[in-house]
Amino acid sequence: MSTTAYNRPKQPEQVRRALLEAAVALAEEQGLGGITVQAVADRAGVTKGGLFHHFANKQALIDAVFDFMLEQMEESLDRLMAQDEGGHGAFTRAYVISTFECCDMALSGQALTISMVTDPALRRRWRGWIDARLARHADTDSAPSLHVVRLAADGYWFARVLHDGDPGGEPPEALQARLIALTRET
Amino acid sequence: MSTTAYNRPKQPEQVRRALLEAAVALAEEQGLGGITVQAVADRAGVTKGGLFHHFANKQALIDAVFDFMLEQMEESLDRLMAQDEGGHGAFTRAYVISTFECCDMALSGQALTISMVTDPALRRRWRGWIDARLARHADTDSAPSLHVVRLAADGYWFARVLHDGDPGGEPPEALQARLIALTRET
DNA sequence: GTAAACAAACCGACCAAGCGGTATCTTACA
DNA sequence: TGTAAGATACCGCTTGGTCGGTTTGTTTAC
Repeated sequence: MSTTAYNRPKQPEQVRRALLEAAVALAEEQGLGGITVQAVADRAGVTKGGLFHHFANKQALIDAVFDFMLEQMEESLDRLMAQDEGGHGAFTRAYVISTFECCDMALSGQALTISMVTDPALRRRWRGWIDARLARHADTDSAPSLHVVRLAADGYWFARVLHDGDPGGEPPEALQARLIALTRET
Repeated sequence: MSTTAYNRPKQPEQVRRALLEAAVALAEEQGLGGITVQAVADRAGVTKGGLFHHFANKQALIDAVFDFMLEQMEESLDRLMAQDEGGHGAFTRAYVISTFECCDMALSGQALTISMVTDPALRRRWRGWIDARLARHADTDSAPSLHVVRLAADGYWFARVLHDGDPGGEPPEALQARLIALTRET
């Protein structure tokens, strides 16, 4: 009779995804503290019991969100590198563009990324991922000058998160072009 | 008889400072989650009631810690700028050195800084502070190329926090020298 | 000069709320 | 008819915060 989740068509994959997206949205709106099991469940239109059916505990939820993010970033980098001319700085250019793109995406999970700093486990996973990625491109992107460019991209991303999407300085396109140009210098 | 805070000489300023330092220390050791009212009070040798006598609520405590940090950073920048040769990029050089120094300081409150991202109010205050500071040095440090250098410094700082004090790439001294050199290019 | 009066510093016990998590029961679907 | 999806009710714990009382320090009145 009542339209509870009992008689709603059961689509677990869909609910699972709704939970992940709810977690990301909450993190972006209210920061890390906004991610409570209850709030995530509410937003996804499920009860707490329902959430715990999909995820063993809160940490498992967060880990899943993190996986979700890494996957997206991985795809983004691969796609951008395929479009690049290759050679010296190929990965760094993809990294820069990805960083700038990432800021506009709804599902980037910026606040979530910040949570890495809080959680040592996530920190280690991130480090493992980025190190592996860098090692793959050591032949083209190990130059210190390229490292500086990637650091600047990180700084820009951080500034944008910090300033609610409005970093100071020159317009994003100009800055991005500037960084890309730097990857082509000796 | 017992050395409670009752018979201890009353030095509210000192106790207040002890509370601030306790909060910073806890944040560095255990991350943001480590800052509980009880823990801060314990570490400062005061009870929870005593803490709430000095600060209206937890947020007031955190705000005060933030002020404390900004003051230190302000002093650091002033000191470094006094040592600089002046002219183009003077502020940016001080900013870079301060960023690198900051990482080694015990009272830098890295985890606290991260909490800015979580708290929108702190975020705005930070932005106000940095904007004012930049405006003061607009004549020497408004060049886009200097902006890139400052972003790289931010990126380095963030990487260091993320990787538990061990960022990848070349040694810190070399990177710092590289960034300083960039402030002197056309 | 001293004693009363007042305010500031601080304690310690307590509370309500919210947290993550569990156990048990219903419903839907294959 | 069994199993996965989900609801509901509950538990133990921690948290931020309150409140009345106690001690110390300072001011005021005589």
